[in-house]
Amino acid sequence: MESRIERLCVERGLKMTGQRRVIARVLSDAADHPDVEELYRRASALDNRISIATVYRTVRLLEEKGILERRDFGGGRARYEPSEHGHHHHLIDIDTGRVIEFEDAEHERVLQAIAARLGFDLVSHRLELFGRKRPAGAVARKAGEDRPSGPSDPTGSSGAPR
Amino acid sequence: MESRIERLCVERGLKMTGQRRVIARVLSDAADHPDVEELYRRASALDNRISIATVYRTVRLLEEKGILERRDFGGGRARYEPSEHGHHHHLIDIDTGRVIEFEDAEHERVLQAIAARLGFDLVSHRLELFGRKRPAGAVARKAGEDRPSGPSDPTGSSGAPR
DNA sequence: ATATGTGCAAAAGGTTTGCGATATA
DNA sequence: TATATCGCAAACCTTTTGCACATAT
Repeated sequence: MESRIERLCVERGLKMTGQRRVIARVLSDAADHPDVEELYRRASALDNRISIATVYRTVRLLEEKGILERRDFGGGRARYEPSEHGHHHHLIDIDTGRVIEFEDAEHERVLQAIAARLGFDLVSHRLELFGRKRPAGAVARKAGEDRPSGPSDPTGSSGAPR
Repeated sequence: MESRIERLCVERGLKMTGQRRVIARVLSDAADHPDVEELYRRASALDNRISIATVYRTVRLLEEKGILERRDFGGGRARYEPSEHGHHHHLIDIDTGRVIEFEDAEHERVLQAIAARLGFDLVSHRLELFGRKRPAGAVARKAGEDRPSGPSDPTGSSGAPR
């Protein structure tokens, strides 16, 4: 049956090949932020007639079409997630590499204000938090999470382990 | 005379070679966020006995020592700036590639709160704004700026041109 | 004197691309 | 059938590394 991403592809007039259909399904089913290698692995499991070059080309195409968004969580490889996932950002657990999604309206307002103060219209922005799970007084978590793919901290900002 | 970065190197017990001294000077004089290629260019202008491998090694070493911070503004290459530059973030002009620094205390508080809500201690974070200069009602700018090195928007978040 | 740093060139790792073959609309 | 896509392998680009030589402490 037609996956959500496939439907979006058709809507934008993309030619649907077998490979593209498989990749669309993998993306539709992904609840995390896989990199190209991982997408290739999952797609190959469904249909082994897919080359990694096609995954690269497809992912790039879908990003241009606004269907996918590219993320950089450090580690040198791009990671992808479907757009229209709602507006959110990511908190990366520096010990496990797990990615937690969140959104925050106040934060968005603050950013708008900062840009305006500098004389700019805010076109887009990028925010990633790197944190360590608080040991004692636990607080409810209510966000999507990722399979870990290794700790990382591309900011080097302050005290994160390398 | 001894540059600021050189002094920091000595304090941390680094062996000061001629090459390292030159790179330290280039970094001390940099008011922007140069990538390795640019550092290599500037260092070579002062002393042509420097290889790009040494620049890579030095920049990595200084980052490990906490003297430099690595940044990723998109475009595939890492860019560097001295630490202790005060805590700040960057707004990238998507039309010109110019980088403008800013800081905002309220924003920091909001991030702390977000992490806490998710049950994490905030170790570090990364924030970049991508904006377009507002045409009419100009507002004072009071921040450092960069020589442009090409527009970029690694977020792909919303409407930024590619 | 000894541990470290350097230059060179090769290698690595992720991503892109040219080309002939193939499949979609 | 015309055109877009695919697979393969080579090319690319940034960054890292092995090795022999040079240098700071």
